Amino acid sequence: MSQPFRKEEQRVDFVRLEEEVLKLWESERTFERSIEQRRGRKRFVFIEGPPTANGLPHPGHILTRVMKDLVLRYKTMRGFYVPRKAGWDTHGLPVEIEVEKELGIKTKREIEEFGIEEFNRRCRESVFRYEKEWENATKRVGFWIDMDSPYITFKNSYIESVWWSLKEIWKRGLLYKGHKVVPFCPRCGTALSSHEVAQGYREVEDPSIYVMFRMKPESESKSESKDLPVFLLAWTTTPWTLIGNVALAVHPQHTYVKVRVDECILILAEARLDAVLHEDEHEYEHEYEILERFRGDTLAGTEYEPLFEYAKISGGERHKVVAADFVSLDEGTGIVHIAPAFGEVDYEVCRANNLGFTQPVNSEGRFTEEVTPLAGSFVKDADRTIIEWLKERGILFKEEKYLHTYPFCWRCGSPLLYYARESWFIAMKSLRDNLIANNEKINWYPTHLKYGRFGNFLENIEDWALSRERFWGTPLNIWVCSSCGAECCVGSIEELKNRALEQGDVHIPADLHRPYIDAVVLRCENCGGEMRRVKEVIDCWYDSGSAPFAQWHYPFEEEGRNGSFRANFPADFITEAIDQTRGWFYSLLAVSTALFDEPPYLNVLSLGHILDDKGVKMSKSKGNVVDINQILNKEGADALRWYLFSAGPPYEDIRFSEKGIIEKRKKFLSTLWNSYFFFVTYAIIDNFHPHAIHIPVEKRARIDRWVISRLNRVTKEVIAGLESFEIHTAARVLEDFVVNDLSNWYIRRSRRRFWIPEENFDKDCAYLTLYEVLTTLCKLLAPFVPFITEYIYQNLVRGCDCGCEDDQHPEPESVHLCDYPSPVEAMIDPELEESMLIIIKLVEAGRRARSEAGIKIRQPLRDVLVVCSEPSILEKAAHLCDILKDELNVREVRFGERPVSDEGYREVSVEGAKGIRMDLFLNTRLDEELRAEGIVRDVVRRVQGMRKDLELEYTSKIRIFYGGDEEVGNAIEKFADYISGETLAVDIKRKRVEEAGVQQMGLYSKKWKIGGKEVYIAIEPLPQSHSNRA
RNA sequence: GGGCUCGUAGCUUAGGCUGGUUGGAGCGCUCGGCUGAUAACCGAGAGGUCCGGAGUUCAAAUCUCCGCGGGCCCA
Repeated sequence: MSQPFRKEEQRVDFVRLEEEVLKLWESERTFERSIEQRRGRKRFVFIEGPPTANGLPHPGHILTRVMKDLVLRYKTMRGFYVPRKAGWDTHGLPVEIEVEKELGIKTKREIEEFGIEEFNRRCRESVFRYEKEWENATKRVGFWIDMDSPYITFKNSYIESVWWSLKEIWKRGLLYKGHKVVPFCPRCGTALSSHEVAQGYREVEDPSIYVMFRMKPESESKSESKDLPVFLLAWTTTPWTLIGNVALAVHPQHTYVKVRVDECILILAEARLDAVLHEDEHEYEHEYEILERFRGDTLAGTEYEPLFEYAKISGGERHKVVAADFVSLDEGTGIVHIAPAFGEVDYEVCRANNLGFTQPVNSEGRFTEEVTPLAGSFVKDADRTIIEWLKERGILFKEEKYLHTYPFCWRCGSPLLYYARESWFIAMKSLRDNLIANNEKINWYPTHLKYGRFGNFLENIEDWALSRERFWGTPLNIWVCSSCGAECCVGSIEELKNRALEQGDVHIPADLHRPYIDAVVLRCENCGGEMRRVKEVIDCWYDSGSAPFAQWHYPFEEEGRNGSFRANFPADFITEAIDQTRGWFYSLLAVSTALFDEPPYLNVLSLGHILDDKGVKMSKSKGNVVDINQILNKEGADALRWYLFSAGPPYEDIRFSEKGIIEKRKKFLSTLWNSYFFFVTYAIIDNFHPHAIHIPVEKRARIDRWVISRLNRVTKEVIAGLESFEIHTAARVLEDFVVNDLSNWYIRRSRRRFWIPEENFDKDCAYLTLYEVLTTLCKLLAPFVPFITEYIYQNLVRGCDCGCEDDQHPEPESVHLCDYPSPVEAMIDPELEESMLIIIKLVEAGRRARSEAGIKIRQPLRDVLVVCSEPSILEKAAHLCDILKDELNVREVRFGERPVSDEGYREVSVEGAKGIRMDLFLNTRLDEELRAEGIVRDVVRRVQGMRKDLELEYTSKIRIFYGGDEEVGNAIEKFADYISGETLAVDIKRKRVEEAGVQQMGLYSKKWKIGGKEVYIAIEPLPQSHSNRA
């Protein structure tokens, strides 16, 4: 049988290794095959949360990519059919802003002047600008995903599916037109996204005024107040919004009072009395008398005189008091001025109470014509005038300054206005119970999100403001008749064709985006008039939320190559970072609930963020974003991956440190490599062939059974960890096994078993065991560190198969085509593991005793005594007493005996299994024989060191010459056979080798001090023989 | 400003749900040893107000509340 294994270098370049593996996967189409070979098996459905490739991938993206990869590889190995379609999110304001920057323009007006056609062309081009970088990074970290046929949100087919879904929602009456109060920059003429708003909060001083709203006489008459006028005292920091006042709000449960102050009667919350009337600044101190006390809701319905009559209020009641829970008693008067055009809550309150709407301000932040005296002036500039007016009319109760944070435009610095715009909504509020019920069916990791952040969000869900007055996005598929005002929602390209008016050269465009789609005019089925599309595009979160069906072009294509929407719904698993809770995690659930009333995913893993080494968020502006490519090229993908998996729970933030990655490479990957290197090195020397011998595990040495027991336990724990997404736990269990159990104990303890030159049963057991452990370990680790495991597998398993005629063991060609190991319960031996644990503890104790006594391990000792109050512990230790004997280098181990006299014994105690104390007595007395043996072991050590200095092969033979001290010389003579065996010396000769003499011989020589005596040793390498060891 | 979450040695962290001996470990540091044991290994040691405060309890790193700091989301 030919030698199956390829020789390895002790030093390994992980980066080169990984590049080799990448090529192998490419040429063997390993990824595709890993999916195909599971075709017909149970599906594990995954949806890729689509990134946008208009910027370089960030470390956070890398984290999500390797987490996704780990889970998907694992599930594939567990036998699931796991197709993975990549996706690209291509629409939205962020894309537009990038292009705006490029063009050096800032406003919508400028975009329109520039031309929507060209603008959108540039947007389309920009979203794949970094596609190559994304692809490279994705491949380089080993994320296996189908990037050849990704779903792309700007494709017509995708848009068509989105249109279909919106029409479904429209047909159910859930898509409606309303107003949305948006943060709006009056200078730039554009609404800002919440992200943009968040960038621009600043502390400013605004006027704070208390305004008296006169109650209507008929409402007044209810009270017994003499003839004094009654006022509702309201508070605001934006005087200009008073022009648009429609209502006043009070808290239904809190107590309000009617008080007499000077010559009038005021109504306000009792809790605010002192703050409002007894302000320290004496200027405003008022005497008051409480006339009446009542709950806020008794005020509801009260009418008051409007402050101003300029703005026309339409569609509902006006100038009434309403009750609302949001009214706070922390500031103001407990009576809140409501202007539906200028505040989100204001708008909501009006809607809920059937109050009217008025918009006295145009889109440039200037009052409209109807506000005659102020027409054309900028709202903020009108504050002063309005305050003066109120003062003149005697209804300004008091005026102060108010310091608070207020948002400003991040581009031009103007204060933002909250401003009601027409907008299209999906009535999510009406689906609230369905959302909650569907959330019930989802497993969240970490669990607290389910009823915490996400659950709370659903409880308070608002309607989804779907439309955007922008350019680059899925066009909102609603057409409105210019004659009769009828609306229709177009659900497919087919429908568009059928209803389109033939209008000269305007056909159905090849591109469904603006501006082409804007030119498509439809015939009104109602009146025969012309219907034109509304101008808006839709929120890009709706795009990505449609991924479950739109990626399959559902319902237009039922059966795709990788199956249909039906077969891929709901998804078994998605994962993204925590910031997606209200983003994609929600938009998926919202769309899916509206359309199918089903949860779109059953398991969701929310990942933490990557912070810099100081715990601060990485951002371009702070310049603390680490360069992942540099790390990949220095440390490799496996090191990065292992670091990310093992550093902490996946759902917690991680402080990213390159040091941490280097540490993982050294500690874990190198140890794994060295274990493998050890095996290959000796397997080649011994011409070991794994399939040539079969020895059942129960016939092997105890330590073999022990490591196999550990391996099976580890397998069990790793699977449990991965199934519950406790990825770090799984990784740490594996790391502990590799470093401690395998390398530091099993291999170290078994070393000598591999060095035996001749055929030997125990050696075969050792080889078989180590081979099985390494190959199983490769499979266990494959989803975590796919490169090194593949590399090792190729040599250990595949190399072996190819060298074998009449192959009885057809193994998959890649570790990633293997099944994930299953634990074999029968191989787990708790008693044996406990015994070994006791031994390890005793070894530690023995070493401590030696260290304290100043006797090195190399010096053999007569005996050691182990004492324990618990006989079963001693019994268990006795099973493995050979190991203890060997580790402590003692002739004899005795259990249960205390030394007769403690003379010469050193006592150490240690906690064994279950915290039971064990005492160990080490016999420190030396006799001549022990001394001689100690000397000889020292000699062997020096010779081995000299072999290493000469970089001799493990198998090359040498001759030894020695001279110097007599006692040492005698010991060498006495144990010559032992020395030969250890050092592969064919000849050991005493010579008068003084330093000079040796140098004359031209040999490598050194002067040593052994046992305090001077010794000269020289070695002469002999030519390598052809046989291995014989 | 609100919600959620995290905060343990110089660094990375286990433990926390279910309160109970002297709060474990790795890296780093100091001392000693070892060297065919692998960019290793072994032994000993220093280093902790378990973020701060209050409460519950016989007993708190652990449970509760209030702060402080980081992160995310919302305003």
